Amino acid sequence: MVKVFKQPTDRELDILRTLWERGSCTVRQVHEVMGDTGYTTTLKLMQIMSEKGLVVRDESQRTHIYRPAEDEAHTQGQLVGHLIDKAFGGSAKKLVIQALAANKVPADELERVKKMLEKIEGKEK
Amino acid sequence: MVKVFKQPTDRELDILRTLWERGSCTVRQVHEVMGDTGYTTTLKLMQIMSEKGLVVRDESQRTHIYRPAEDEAHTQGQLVGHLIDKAFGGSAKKLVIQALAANKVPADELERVKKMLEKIEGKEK
DNA sequence: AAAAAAATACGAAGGTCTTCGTTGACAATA
DNA sequence: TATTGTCAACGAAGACCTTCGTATTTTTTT
Repeated sequence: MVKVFKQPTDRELDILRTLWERGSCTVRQVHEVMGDTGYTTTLKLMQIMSEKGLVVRDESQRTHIYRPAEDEAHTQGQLVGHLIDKAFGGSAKKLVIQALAANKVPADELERVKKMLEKIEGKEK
Repeated sequence: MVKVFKQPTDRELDILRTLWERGSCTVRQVHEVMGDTGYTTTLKLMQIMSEKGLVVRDESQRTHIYRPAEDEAHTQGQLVGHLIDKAFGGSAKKLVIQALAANKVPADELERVKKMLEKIEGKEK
């Protein structure tokens, strides 16, 4: 009976971003932020997210209220960890360098961060 | 006729990692690295990746040779960019901080990087 | 030459994701 | 009260993903 981390899909993240920002929302509130998506689509997504345990639903009123089940940083951490595993062969350093480089961080700063991470990665082993 | 970036799935990344590391491979070589997966499963995945343009296949010999279509850094860049959009509301800074924090980077170093990124993000706007 | 092994191709099953139409309950308004 | 609007529930369709069994061809081994 291990609690398995259900990786949110892209669509689910669209919803979670709104929930993280506003704390709690009705389906309609989320729906209004979601560009094209039809109302029932948003509803269905949120219902499924509730089944999955990605969000918590208060059904005490006719209009249900949804909250994120995990806080933003926690979920982001798991997603980053997953990407590091799948795309960067487990090296967080590579991911950070990649993200920094794409952000036009000056070469000398980049080198500094790289050195720092190498020192830390060395300690882990 | 726009070239659309086909996001590799997790399974496809398992294969790409091997291809990036070795440059080019037969199905069997990849298969041997892929834990449990049956041979025909690996084959099928690679065939589909070829259709999608994720890999390039040399069919001049009976035993086909596969190469990655895009280099590692390029694909990694797109994946990180996608994650930044979907999970970090577009802020590369947040992602970097998140990844550094999970790596037990000392608080003062973290603060330094944060400041640096803020300066840069400021310039972008 | 016959048998075994290795390779590709194909199709189909079972699963998940996303979308939407429809229904039925309840609420607000004319 | 009758109509109109709002909401949750449900089911089903279509797309994609992963897996694997089977068939066919070619190569290697005996």
